[in-house]
Amino acid sequence: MDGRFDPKAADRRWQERWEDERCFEADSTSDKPKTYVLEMFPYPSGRIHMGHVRNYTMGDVIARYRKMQGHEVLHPMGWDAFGMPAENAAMERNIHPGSWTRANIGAMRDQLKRIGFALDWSRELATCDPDYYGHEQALFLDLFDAGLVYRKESEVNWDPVDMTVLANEQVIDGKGWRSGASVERRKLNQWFLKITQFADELLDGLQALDRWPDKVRLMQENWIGKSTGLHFRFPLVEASGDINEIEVFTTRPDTIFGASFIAIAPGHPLALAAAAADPGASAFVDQCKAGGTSAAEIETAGKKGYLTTYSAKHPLDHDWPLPVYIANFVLSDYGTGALFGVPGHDQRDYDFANQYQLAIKRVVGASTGEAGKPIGTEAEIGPGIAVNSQFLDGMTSAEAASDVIRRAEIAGWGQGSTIYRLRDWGVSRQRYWGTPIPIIHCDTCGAVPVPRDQLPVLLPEDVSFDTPSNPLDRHPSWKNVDCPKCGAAARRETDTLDTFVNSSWYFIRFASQPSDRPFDRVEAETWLPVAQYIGGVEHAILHLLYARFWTRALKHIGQLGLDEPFAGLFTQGMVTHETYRAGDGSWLSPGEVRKDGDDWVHIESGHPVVPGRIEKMSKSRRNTIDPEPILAKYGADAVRWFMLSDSPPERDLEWSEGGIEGASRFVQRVWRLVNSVGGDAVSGDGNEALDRKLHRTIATVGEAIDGLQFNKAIAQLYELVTAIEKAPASPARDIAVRTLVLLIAPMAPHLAEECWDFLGEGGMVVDAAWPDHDPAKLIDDQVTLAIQVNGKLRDTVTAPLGLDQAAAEALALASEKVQRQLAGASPRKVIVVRDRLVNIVL
RNA sequence: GCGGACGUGGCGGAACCGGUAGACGCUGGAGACUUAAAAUCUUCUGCCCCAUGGGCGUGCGGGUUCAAGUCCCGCCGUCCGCACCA
Repeated sequence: MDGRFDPKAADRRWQERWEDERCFEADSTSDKPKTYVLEMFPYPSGRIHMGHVRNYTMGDVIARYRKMQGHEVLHPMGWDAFGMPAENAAMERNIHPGSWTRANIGAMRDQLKRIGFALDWSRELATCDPDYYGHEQALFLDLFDAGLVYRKESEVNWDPVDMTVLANEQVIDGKGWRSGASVERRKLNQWFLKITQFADELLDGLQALDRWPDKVRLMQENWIGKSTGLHFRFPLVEASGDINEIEVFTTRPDTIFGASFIAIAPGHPLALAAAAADPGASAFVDQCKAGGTSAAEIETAGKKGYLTTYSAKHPLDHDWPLPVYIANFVLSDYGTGALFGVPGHDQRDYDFANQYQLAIKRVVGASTGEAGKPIGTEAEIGPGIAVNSQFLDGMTSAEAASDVIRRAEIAGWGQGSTIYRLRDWGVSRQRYWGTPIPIIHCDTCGAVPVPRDQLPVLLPEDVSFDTPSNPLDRHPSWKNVDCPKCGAAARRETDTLDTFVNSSWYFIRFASQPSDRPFDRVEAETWLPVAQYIGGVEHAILHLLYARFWTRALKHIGQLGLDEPFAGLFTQGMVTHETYRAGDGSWLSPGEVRKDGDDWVHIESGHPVVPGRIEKMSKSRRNTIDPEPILAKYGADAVRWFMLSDSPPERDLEWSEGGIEGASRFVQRVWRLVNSVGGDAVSGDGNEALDRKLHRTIATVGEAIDGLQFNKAIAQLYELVTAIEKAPASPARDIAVRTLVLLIAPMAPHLAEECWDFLGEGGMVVDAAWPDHDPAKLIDDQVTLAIQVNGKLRDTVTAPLGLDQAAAEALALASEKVQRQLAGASPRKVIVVRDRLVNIVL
């Protein structure tokens, strides 16, 4: 055979064969060891982008490699298909979100198939299918029955123009991202999932996730934000209505005698009482509410307080009154929305005290001798020995803290407790394109679950998007139903579930999909937990925390016996590209510019172009490269190869023309090599060096794939190809070529099949076994010894393996270059590291 | 501010447990094949110098060691996450 490898024909041929022979359909009843490989499923935006290609290629390599190792592999794909872009498209183009979404899914499925991923398409699912969201409604009701779902009034970001709730991420500088209208804080009845009930479990569970990046575990730990300390109360000197005390939380009970003021949040009930009675307080509260919560605004606002007419009594000394301030830096939704200020040992309190001339008292010192030393220009935050603190004096901070907690509990003015930063998960969205919340509101019976036999609660098709606000709420008849309990006229919940609910259990449904229930426990547990989950680090908290919670909630209600859904997690880097700007500051796409010497010019106008930073491919920067034409030009394997080759997978990969060209060259090189097999093979002496290289490569490529170090695997394969090319024709060389085909198969599967077929091996590479390496062949009987003089390399010599100290020393001293360095002197000391080096010290 | 990661040629990056720094790829130079080009092959490619040799080199400054990209101390820089969290 001659000529070039034709990826277009080969890609098609093998993709069809794999599909016809159902190569990647996972058998839940198989006896083989089971491996579940999963990449985060995509939102069907309409087109696959390079980030998807990189993500799914990594997962595909693992899946194919495990399959070759004899595992039964589950590697599914589906669509995170609910969400706002579909509704936006509906509003802009007057098409139904469902038809827009399904068309996108169709297009993206074709694109994924074109890349030849080893996916089990028989298990494909889309979260917008009633067959999926109906089961989700059942699970929601199971959690509801277990008391893990509740309804509460809470503050939301309300866009008064679009008449909808916005997520925090959709509020930019206090304005709605689409409408540009100033976002209002509004109180709405919302459904919540009790994730806080699992806060401790979710925190402790992180310990066991040793195949997760430390970074992600740390982010989740911080997000959960566990603090232990003391909850206690300051009685008011004079009660305000029925408020007669202020409850605070502190992590430093040991500093209780350092208190100089009480600060309450602008939203605190006492602040509202003050505002009602005092115009000054009212104005201050309004001012705080108007101020934004962005970092910059907080920075510039500084610490401001308003001195109320109230004062509080210290719980350990009722003759010690403390002023009560309303302060802009106190968060109403953290702790109790009130705190006591200890300026000596908290920087924020110190700043506040300085501004309002409050006492700055030392209650912690390096030793008892420091009791009289004033606090300097900064608060002293660290632990030490309690001073100026009555019965606590002389104790360490830790001792003092537990002593205060003990006394508070005995005397009844406080109790030791733990608080979390984590909030319950608000899942209500005033949106159409989501899972309808299966609840019916009845005036007499309250919130009543939809009976199971009436699930799924389907989304109505006949909805209009010509005006903002929730189409479900506007629909003339959908929400009107009878109460399942009393039969009286009632109405459906018109909120839908947050899309993160959809992605909190899809990996379970992939593993098991009976039609009559969400999943079969036994079947699901044969696959779960996911052995290797791969996705972007942007989901480090939300999705990955919600999925962990959902899994534990299912365990809690006895539906699944699993603590953690994802045993291994890998967060891959982004695909980046240089950015370009025209003279007027507008962004230009890579296709619109051309390099002219060292400069860039706009092709059309010839104007100079300013190249900018290398950034994540994004529409707004116009630095995207569409995978489709690249696939058409170079074929799937070259694209896959490049996605894996240049950068370590956890780091960003810069797209480059040179990179894809290099990958394409490699594909052709392998094809030429395979075509050179056989012929006039010289029999006789096998190529020992090549054999060793081959076995070393089998070992290291396997290790590299196991460790998701694809770039290293690829470098080693390049080396092997070069070694084979240089080797004279021999049976050993032919074996090396055959083995090479197996080694590249996970990365370049179409090429591998084509080569396998050409070599007449029979069967397909997908069904072939991963080669074994012979440990004996990893060892060479010759080694290269480095010869150093005073730690500097002067020579290298070839020596037999295992040479002893004296012989190695003699060999080193025999070196002409060493003798020149010695210049007649004799070495003071000689250090020999067996089979590595000899260092002669003068 | 707090927490984390990182810093190696022209570029992306290798380097096990402290033991030959720069594997592999890209770019570039020279050559072969060709009427020519593409493709391919061979070969070189960290910097510097008084070049069969030598000096300097892993952000900067110190230290430990026979030996430091790797360990320790102190800086500088870049990126990411969280952010008035009581």
